[in-house]
Formats: sequence, structure tokens, C-alpha cells
Amino acid sequence: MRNAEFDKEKVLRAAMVAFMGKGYSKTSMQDLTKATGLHPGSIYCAFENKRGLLLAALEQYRQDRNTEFKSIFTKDKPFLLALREYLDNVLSECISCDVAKACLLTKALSEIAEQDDELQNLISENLKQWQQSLTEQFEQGKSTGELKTTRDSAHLARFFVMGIYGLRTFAQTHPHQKILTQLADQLYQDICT
Amino acid sequence: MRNAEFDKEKVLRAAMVAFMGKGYSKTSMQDLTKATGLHPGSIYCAFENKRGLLLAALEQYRQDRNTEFKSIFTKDKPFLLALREYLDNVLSECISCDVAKACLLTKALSEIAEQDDELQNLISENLKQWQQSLTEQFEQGKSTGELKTTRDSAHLARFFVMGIYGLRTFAQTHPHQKILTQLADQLYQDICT
DNA sequence: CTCTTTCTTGAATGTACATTCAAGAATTAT
DNA sequence: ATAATTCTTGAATGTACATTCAAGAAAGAG
Repeated sequence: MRNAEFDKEKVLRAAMVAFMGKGYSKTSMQDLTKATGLHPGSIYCAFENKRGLLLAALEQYRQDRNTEFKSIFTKDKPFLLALREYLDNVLSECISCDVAKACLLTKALSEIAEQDDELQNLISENLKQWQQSLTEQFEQGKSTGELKTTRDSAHLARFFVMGIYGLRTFAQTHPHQKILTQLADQLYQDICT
Repeated sequence: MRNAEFDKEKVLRAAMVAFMGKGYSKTSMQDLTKATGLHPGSIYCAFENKRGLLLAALEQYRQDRNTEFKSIFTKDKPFLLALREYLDNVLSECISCDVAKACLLTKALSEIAEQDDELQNLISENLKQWQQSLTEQFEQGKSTGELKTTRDSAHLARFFVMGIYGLRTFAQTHPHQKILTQLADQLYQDICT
């Protein structure tokens, strides 16, 4: 008897970064062995195949994002502050020069989803769940009176999500702090008034 | 002496559709020969290689979009109507079930740009040019008094572009007419007030 | 009608890749 | 210590692919 030697989370985060950097197709197994430090056999043993590694990485990504979300939208923090902090986080990802500029979910969605229904559904569900969490926060914000608007919470959340998708794509052609910040400010204003 | 037998525009539009459907990497030469009706040799003769075909297809895409843009934003049509029509066009693309849901430029940008600086620049320039055209239209709309806002035209155009990027991504997970229309309406309102 | 040029065809080539597997190494149990 | 089990290693395999190329077909020139 013997236990696996590698740290699954570390491996999955490394795989995430690799996939975000080159995209799924262009990330070779060689890239993945280099990034994760695992040999092909180990990867196949642990994750079945390359696609399995992507699935596992997506799940890890979802968990990480979820943890981050909960750490920002805490019960004691005023909603508007939390929302602004959340947006600023997205913003700094967009501006940063590392590979996390794109969201792994949307990147994978645009690259592979058309060909792979299971993956498409998985990703869509994740994104819908994220949107649902935001809807709940908007609802919360309205109930405390912080968010003064007649608009439906679900609608607000969808618009916010759309804005973030757009911001991320925009950042790929215009990675300028000033402009991106302006766009984020505008989005925040449009939501909160 | 003998002339090439194929219609370049038709070939390029077929290639565009193929690339939009499967993405660049996953579209094989076999797919492309089937889609275009050309044999490998002819493709290599006319476009150098697969990447060359993508470049040519991107250029065709740019031209087609430009023509469409000019046909919507004509001098005699009221700006607000034109803007609304433009947005509705995007919307119907998002809702339609064919492959044109995604913009070829942003799809290619997210898939390949990281690896290919020349392509990255080409696409970025195209997108910036689009944004510039919109800026000019917003400026026009302000000068006629149709567009009543204190906001900068360039800023308006950026926000509008961001919204369209977001709408397209959003449509990949929620291809529902009603919700997408709602989002487009909201975007239109936010811009025009 | 014949020659020349250019285009077309699709089988052949080489490469890059995902995947497998058998031998070796490490760990735990007895 | 030894055996039993499970993990690790990386070279070998087969496949899918982009690309090439030489032979054949079509079109125009003389």
C-alpha cells in the first residue's frame, strides 16, 4: 500500500493555469507534465485522460471561485462595499499580466463547448450558479435598503454578469487600467442607481 | 494560361463558418476542404497554409461587418433608430441557432492570440476600428441632439462594445430570446439616457 | 491542332500528439 | 525482513493531422 504523492489541489491549479494560458487544444500533455510535475502515466491514472484533467481543473476552479465569493460577500460587510470589492477583484485580474485574465469557464466554453455537450452543460451550470449567488446578494442588498432600485434582482445579476464577461473580453484588446476602471465604474453606477 | 476557378469570397465565407463552428485548432484541413470545396493543394496555393486561410477569412469578416455597419448607420436615418437596429442585429445573431453566435474576431482572439502576436495585433486593430466607428456615430448622435448625455462619445462606445461582448458570451449559456432582449434593452437604456 | 502555362487533384510524407504499458521504486503490513 | 500492494516512470505505440508534390486536366496562345 502506498498513497499518491502529489497534492491534488496544487496539480489542478497548475493545470488550470496551463489551460488558461494556451487553451485546451494547444496545451499538450508535455506542457501539462511540465506544469504539474506529474508524468503522463500518473495523469492518466489519476484523471483518466486530458479531458478528465480539464474536468477536474474546472471543478477546482469552481470551488476556488466559490470560496473567494463567500469571503467577499460576508454577512457583516455592507453590500455595496462587497460588490465594489468584487468588481475590483475582477478588474485587477483583467489588468494583471498573468494568464488569469480570462475566466477558465468562459474560455473553455468558447473553445470546446460546441463539440462536447457534457462539458457545455457543466460549464453552463457553473456559470448559472454564479449568477444565482449574485442574484441572492442583490436581493439581500435590496432588503437592507442599501440597493435602491425597482429593478428585479435576477435582472440586475444578469446585467452584472454580462458586464463582467464584456469587461474580460474588452481587456484582451485594451489592457489599460484607466479605461477598464472607467468601464467598471460605469457598470457599478448602472447597477446601483 | 488559366484562371483560378473558385470564388474567393464564397470560399472565405465557408472557411469563416467552419472556424466559427469548431474553432481554429479543431477545424482540420479535411473540414476545410469539405467546407470550401477546395482540395488541400488549392488551399495551400491560394492562402499559403491554414493560418493564412484564417487571416484571409478574418479580413473578409472585417469587410463584411464594415459593409453591414455602413448599411445600418446611414446619413439619413435617425441615430437612435440605427443604434437600436444595430443592437437588434447582434441580438438575432445571438439567438439564432447557427454558428454565427460568436464573433469570429473575439473567438479567434481568445483561442489563438496568446500564441501569435501578429494575429493578436490584427484582431485588436480590427476591434479598435469597430469601436472607433461607433465613437463617430455617437458623436454624430450627440451633435444632432438625439443623444442627450454628458458622457464622452469614446466612453459610450467602449461601454457599448463591452456590452455586446458580454451579450455574446451570455448567449452561449442562456440562448433565450426574452432574457437576451431584456439585457439588450437595458444596455440601450444605459447608453441613451 | 499543338504547345505552354497554370490550375487541380489526392495520395504520400513527416511530425506532433494523446495514450498505453511494463519495468522499477516506494510504502505499508505481517 | 520479506512480501504484497500500489504508485511512478518514460519510452513505445498508434493515430490524426498539416503540409508537400508530382502527375493530370483545363484553358488560352500561336
